[in-house]
Amino acid sequence: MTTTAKISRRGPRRALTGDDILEAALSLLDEGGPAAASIRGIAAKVGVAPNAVYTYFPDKAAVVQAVVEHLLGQVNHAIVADENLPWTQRIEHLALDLRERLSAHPGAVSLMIGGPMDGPNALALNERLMEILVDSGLHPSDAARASYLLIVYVFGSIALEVAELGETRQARPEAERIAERRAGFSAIPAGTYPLSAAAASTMAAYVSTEQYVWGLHRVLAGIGGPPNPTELPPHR
Amino acid sequence: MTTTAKISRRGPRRALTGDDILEAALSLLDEGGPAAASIRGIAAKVGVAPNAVYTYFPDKAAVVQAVVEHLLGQVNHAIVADENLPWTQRIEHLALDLRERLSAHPGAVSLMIGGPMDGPNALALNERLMEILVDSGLHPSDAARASYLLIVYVFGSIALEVAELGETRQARPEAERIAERRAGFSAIPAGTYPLSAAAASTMAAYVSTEQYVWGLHRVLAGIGGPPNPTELPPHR
DNA sequence: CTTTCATCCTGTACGGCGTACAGTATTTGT
DNA sequence: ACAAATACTGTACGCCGTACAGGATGAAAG
Repeated sequence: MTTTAKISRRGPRRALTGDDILEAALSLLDEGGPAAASIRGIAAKVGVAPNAVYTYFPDKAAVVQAVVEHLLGQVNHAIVADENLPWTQRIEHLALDLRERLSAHPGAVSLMIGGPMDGPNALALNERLMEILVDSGLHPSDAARASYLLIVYVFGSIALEVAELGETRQARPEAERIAERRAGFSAIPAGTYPLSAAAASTMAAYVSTEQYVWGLHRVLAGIGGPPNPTELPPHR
Repeated sequence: MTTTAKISRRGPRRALTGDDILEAALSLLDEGGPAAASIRGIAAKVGVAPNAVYTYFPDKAAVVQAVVEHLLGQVNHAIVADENLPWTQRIEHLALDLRERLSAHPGAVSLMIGGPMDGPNALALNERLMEILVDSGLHPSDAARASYLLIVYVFGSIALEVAELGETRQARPEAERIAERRAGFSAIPAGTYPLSAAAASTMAAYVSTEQYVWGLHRVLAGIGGPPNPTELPPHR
C-alpha cells in the first residue's frame, strides 16, 4: 500500500525510506519494548545520525503514529476473510487473528492505545467489521455501535493482556504462566475477598485464549440478541 | 486505609508522607498529563530535592504503581453500592460511576493499563463485581469470567476514550466534541469505506456516554443470556 | 557546461529525564 | 556523651527529544 511516488527532488538522494524507519522502530519495539524505540535507537539501527530521522517525520509522535498505522495495515492485510460463514464465526476468526497478530508486537500495543487510532487502516478495520455486521442484518447505525464495541473488547483485552505479561515478547507456554499465576493467587485472603479467593483458579486464567473467546461469545450474544434486553433479563 | 504505623526510627523525622507524593503526582497528572508527572516535578511540587523521593519509593515504576492503586482505592471507596436493585442496574451504576471518576484523571488512565493492576484495590473491584454477579445466580467461575469481561469493557472503553480525547482534562460539552468529530468524518471517502461513510454520524458519537451504555447493555445481555448462544444465534 | 540552490545528512549543543553516589544534618538507642 | 541509623542535599552520569548551523549532493536554471 506504500505508493512509491518517485518525484524528483533537488538535493542528494535519500539514504532511507520512511518504511525503513518504521520497520526499525517495530523491531526495536519487539526486542526491548517502547523504551528501546527511541529516535536515537532507531537512527542507530538504520545507520544515520539521530536527527536524520527528522527528514522523514516531524517529531517522535509522528513516528509512533506511523508505526501504529503500519502495523495495523500489515495485520489488516494479513488476515484473510472467510466469506459465507455465519457472521459470529467470521467475527470470531477476525478477532482471534487480530489478537494473535497484535500480541506478537506487545510493545506496539501500548502505543496504539496511546493515540487516537483514526488512520485509514483503523478505518478499514471498522469497515471490515461493519461489513460483517450489516451482512448479518443489522441496521448500519447499530452495526457501527457494535463495531466499536468489538473494537473496545479486542483492543481492551489485548491491552490488559500486555499490561499483565509485559511489553517484550515472551514465548512461554500459556499453561505455565497460568499455573504460576494460580500459585500467586492462592495467597488471596479468603476473609476479605471470599469470592475472589474461591474463584482464584478461574482468575488465574484471565489472560488466556479461553477467556478471550468466552468474553467474545458473550459480546456476540449481546449483539445478536433482542434489541432491548437489559430492561428485564432478571437474574439469569 | 493508610495505616499510620508510627514506628520510631533512628534518623531525622520525615518531611513528607508517601501520600503527599502520590497526591502531588496525581495533581500533576491532571494538570499536564503523564509527561508532567516526573520525579523531578513531583519533588518540586512537594518541596524537596528530586532524589528525596527515593526515600519513599524505590523507583519511578513504584510511584506509578502506587498512584494507580491510590486512585483505584479512592474511586472504589467513593462509589456507593445500591443493594436490592436488579443486578443489571447495580452493574450499570457501578460502571457509569467508574467511568466518570476515572475519566476525571485521564492522565492516570494510561498508567493503569501500563501495568499489571493486581493490587488490593483492583482485587476489591473484582470482588465487588463478583458479589453482584454471584448474587444474580451465576456460578462463581462464570461470575469471575464475567467480572473480567466487564473490567475489560470498562477500562478498554475509558482507555480508548482517553486516547481520543487526550491525557489532560478538558471541560467541553460532549455534544460539541461530537459535532466536531462528525465534521471531520464527513470527509470519509464513500468509495473505499461505504459503510463507515454512511454511519459517520454514529461513529462521531463513539466516545460518548450513550455509546458506553449501549455497549454495556449488550455485554450485560450477553452475560445474562443463555449459557451457549454463540453456536447458533443466526443473523439476528 | 556552469552556476545556483533546495535538500539530505552530520556535528554540536541545550534542557529535561531517572537515578547513582557521597556528604551532611538530625534523631534515637546505648 | 557518643555511636549508629536515617533523611535529605549537591553533584554528576548517561540517556532522551530536538533545535541550529554547516557541508555534501545533485537537479534545475542560466
